[in-house]
Amino acid sequence: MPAPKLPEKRWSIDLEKTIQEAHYADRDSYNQRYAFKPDSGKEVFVIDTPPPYPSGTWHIGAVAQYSMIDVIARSQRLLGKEVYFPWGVDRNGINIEFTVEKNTKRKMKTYDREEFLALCKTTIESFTQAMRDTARRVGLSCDFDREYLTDAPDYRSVTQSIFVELFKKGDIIEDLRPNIYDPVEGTTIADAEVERLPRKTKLVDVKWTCGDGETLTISTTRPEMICACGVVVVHPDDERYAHLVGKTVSLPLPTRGRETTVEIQAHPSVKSDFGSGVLMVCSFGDQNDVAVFRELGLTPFQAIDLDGNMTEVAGPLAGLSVLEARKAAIDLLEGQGDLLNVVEREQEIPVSERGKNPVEIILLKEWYVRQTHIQERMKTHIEAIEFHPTRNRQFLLDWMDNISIDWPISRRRWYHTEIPIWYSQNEELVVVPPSGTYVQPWKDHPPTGSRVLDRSTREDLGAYEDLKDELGELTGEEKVFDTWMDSSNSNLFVSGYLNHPEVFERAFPTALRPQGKEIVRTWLYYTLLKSTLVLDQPGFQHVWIDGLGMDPWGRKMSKSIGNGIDADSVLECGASGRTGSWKIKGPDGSVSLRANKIGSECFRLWKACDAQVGDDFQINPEEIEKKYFGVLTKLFNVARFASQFETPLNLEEAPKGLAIEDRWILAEFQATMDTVQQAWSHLDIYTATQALKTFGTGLLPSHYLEMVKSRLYDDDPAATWTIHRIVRDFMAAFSPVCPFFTHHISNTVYGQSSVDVDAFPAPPLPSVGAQTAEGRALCGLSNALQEFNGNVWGAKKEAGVSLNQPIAGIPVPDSLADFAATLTRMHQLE
RNA sequence: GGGUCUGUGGUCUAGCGGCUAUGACACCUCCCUUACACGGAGUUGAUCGAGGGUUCGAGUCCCUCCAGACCCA
Repeated sequence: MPAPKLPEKRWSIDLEKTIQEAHYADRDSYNQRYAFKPDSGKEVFVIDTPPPYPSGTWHIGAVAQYSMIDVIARSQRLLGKEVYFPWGVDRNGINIEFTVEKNTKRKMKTYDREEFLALCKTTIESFTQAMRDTARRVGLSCDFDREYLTDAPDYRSVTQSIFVELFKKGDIIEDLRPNIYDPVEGTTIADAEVERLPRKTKLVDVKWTCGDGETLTISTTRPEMICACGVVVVHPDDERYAHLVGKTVSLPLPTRGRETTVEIQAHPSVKSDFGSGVLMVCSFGDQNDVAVFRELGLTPFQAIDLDGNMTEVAGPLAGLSVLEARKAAIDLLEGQGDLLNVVEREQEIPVSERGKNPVEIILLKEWYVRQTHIQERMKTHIEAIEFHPTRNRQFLLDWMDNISIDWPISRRRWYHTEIPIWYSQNEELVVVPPSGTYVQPWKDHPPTGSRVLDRSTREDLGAYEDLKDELGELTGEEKVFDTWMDSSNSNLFVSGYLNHPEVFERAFPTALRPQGKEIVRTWLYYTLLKSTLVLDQPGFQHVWIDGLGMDPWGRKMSKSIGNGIDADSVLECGASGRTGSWKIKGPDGSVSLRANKIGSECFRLWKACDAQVGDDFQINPEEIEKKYFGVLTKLFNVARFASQFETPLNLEEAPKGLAIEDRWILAEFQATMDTVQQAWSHLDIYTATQALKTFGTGLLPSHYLEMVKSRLYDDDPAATWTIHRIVRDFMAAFSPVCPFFTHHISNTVYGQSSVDVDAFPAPPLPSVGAQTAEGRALCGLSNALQEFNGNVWGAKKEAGVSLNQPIAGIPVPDSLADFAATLTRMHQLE
C-alpha cells in the first residue's frame, strides 16, 4: 500500500500555526489571494467590517464574531465575488484619553494639547499591533495592506467633509439646548452614552410655604436645585392637592437674581405615590424636567456651570460643587427648620458610560445632526435592506420610535476628529475647509480652497482667500466630534466615497454590514442616518447581526464580573504542547476549565456550528474542544485515507463504470453541496457548516468508505475517482470555515489550495443531481442503508463478534437489492 | 416600569401546523476491525419553562404567568 500523501498522523495546533505563518509570510501571494482588486471584473462585494477599538486584549466574543465575518468574506469569494474585506481600526475616543490619563496620573486638560495627542497616538499604536496579531492568528483574510485608522488624516477628512456637506445642506446645526454633560470630564455626551448605576442617595422632605401661609411637603433627592425651580406641580387627578393649583409658593432657600416664588400647576407626569406627591420641577434636574419646562414654556435657570459648580443663582451655595451644595442645602434647611425628614435610599442615577460620573443637564451651544425630520425616509430605506436574522429590523425600528431629539455631536475632548470650522471675529461668518482635507482648527489656519459662509443662513459668500481681510481675527473651533460621527462613515469610506468615486459607483449600497447586536442603536442607526442624509439611499444590501459572547452561565462577559476569557489563550491552546486553563468566576464560586487543544480552526468551526446567527453564544473552551476537535480529526483522517490512493489525472470527468454505491454517495454529496451553496449565498453559516459536517463525518466515512474499502485497495478507478473528487470539492466548500485546514489538505493532495477556488464546485455527476429521478431515488435509500448497517453492527456486537469478522443470517432487504453485493462484501455476510 | 429576544434529554442544539421530536457532547456498554483509540460501534436519557386557548391535529399559532439576556426609562 502506498504511503498517504498527507504525512501527518493527525491535525494539530502546531501544524495549524506552521501553515498559518507560511500563509501570511509572503505579502505578494497573500495579496494575490485576498487583496481587493476592484478591476477584476467580478461582482464587487464590500464588507463594512466593524473596526475594533484597541484596548489591550481583544475580547473572545468579539474575535468569535469577527471570525464569522471572515467566513462570510471567504464564502463570497468562493461564490465568485470580488470581496473587499477591510481591516480598519477605530482609534478615536475618550477611552484612550482615559488610558493615558491613568498611565501618567495626569488629567488631560493639564497637558499641552499637541503633547497629549502624541501620547495617545503612541499608546494606541501599541495596542493596535497586538490586535493585528490576533487578527492573523484567528485567520482573518482582510486586506491588511489597505489598513485604515479612524484617527488618520484620510479617514478624518471624510468625516470632516461630510460635516461640511451636511452643514451646508442645513442638516447639521448649532443651537443652545439642554445637553447631557459630564462635569468631571468636561464634555457633552449623547443619550446613547448614558447609563444608570445604583447609588445611595438621601431623599429629603422639605417644607415649602405658600403665599397664604399653607405649607406643603416636597420630597427631593436634589435640594441644591431648589434655586433652579421653575414650577411646582401636582398630578391633575390628585384630589389632595387640587386646591393648591394656581397658588404661589416660596422657595425655601435663598437665591440671587430671580423671583423667590413659583406657581403651582398640574401636570400628568407627576407620580402621586412618590414621596408626598408634589414635585418641584427644576430647569435641567433630569430629562423629565426638560420636557416639562419645554411644554410649559418656562425660562430655564442655569444652576450648574461647566465645571460642575453651582452658579450665582444658587445664592449662598454659589461656587460649591453639586455634592457640596447638596450637603450645604440640607444643613441650611435644617437650620431654618424646613427639613422634615431624611431617608437613605437606593436610586438609579444617570452616569456617563465612559467615566461613570453623575451627569448633569446643562444649557450649552453645541452642534447637532438633525434626525427627527428624516425618520420616515430612513424607514423606507430600511425596508429595502435584508436583515439576518430578520427580527433585527424590528429591533432597529423600535429604537427609532424612541428618537425625539437631535443628535448632539460636539464634544469637549481632544483625541477625536476636530470640528472643521473657524469663526469670524464678529461671530457672524464661518470658514469651512474644502472637501477632502483634514484640518485642526484649534491650531491651524484655514487651508487654501476654504469657503466663507454666513453662520446662520449658510449662504456661500466666497473664497476664504478673497474675503480674508473682512473676517477679522479668526477663532478655530476647539470642540471635536462624537466618535460615532467617525464610525458612522465607515461604509462610505470603505466603499470608496470621495476617495474612489468609480469604485463607489459599483460598491454602494455597501454589500454587507456585519456587527454585534449591542450596537444597533448606535453604529447601525447612525450609519443609516448618514446614508439617508448624505445620499438618500439605504446604506447596505445586507445587515448581519450576531449575538453576544456569554460566559458558560449565560451572562455577558465583563471585566467587572471577572468572567472574561482572553482570545489568545483559546487560540494558542495546544500550541507546543501547552494546555489551556481558565478560572472563571461563576455565580457559585470560581470554576476551573481546561482544554488541551483548540486553535483557530477548531474555534471557528465551533462558532460556525454551535449557534445560529443572532443568538447569544456561551463560550466554554472545554466544550469547544470536546465537541469540535474530533470533527477536525475525523475529516483529516478521511482525507489522509483517501490520499494513499493514486489521485486520478482527470478529476473533472467521471469515469465509466461507477458502482451503485459510488453513484449513491455522489448523489448525496451533490444534495449536500446544493444546500451548502444555497446557504453560503444567503450568508447562512450555520446551515452550510452543519451540512458539511454531517456529510463529512457521517455518511461519507462511516458508510461509503466502509463499503468501498476493498475496491480502493484493489485500485478500482471508479471508487478512487469518487472519493478523490468528493474530498477535493468538500475541502473547497469547507474552506470558508477552516481555511488553513482545507488549504493544507487540498494543497498537499491535489496541488491546488481550496482557498484559491473562486467558483463554487460544479456537481461531479449531474445525472444524479437532486432534481433527477435517479438522484432522488438514490438519496431515498440512505436511511435504509444506514439502518441496515446499524443493524449488522449491532448484531455483531450482540453476538460478540468483532466488526471485521463474518456473520451469518442477516438478509439484505429487498429495498437495498442493488446494494446486495456491496453490503455482503462490506460486512462479510454469510 | 417599558420594549425586543430567548427558554427543547445532564450540557449545547435542529425544528417555522401533521407519522412514535433532530443532531452533537457527556454518561453507560462493547470494540486496538490493514485511515483514525486525540478513534469506532451500540444503548440509556426530554410530560419541548408553567398554565390556559385556537385547531381534526401545537415545541410550532394566540393569551397569561415564570425565568434569563439585551436595550431603554
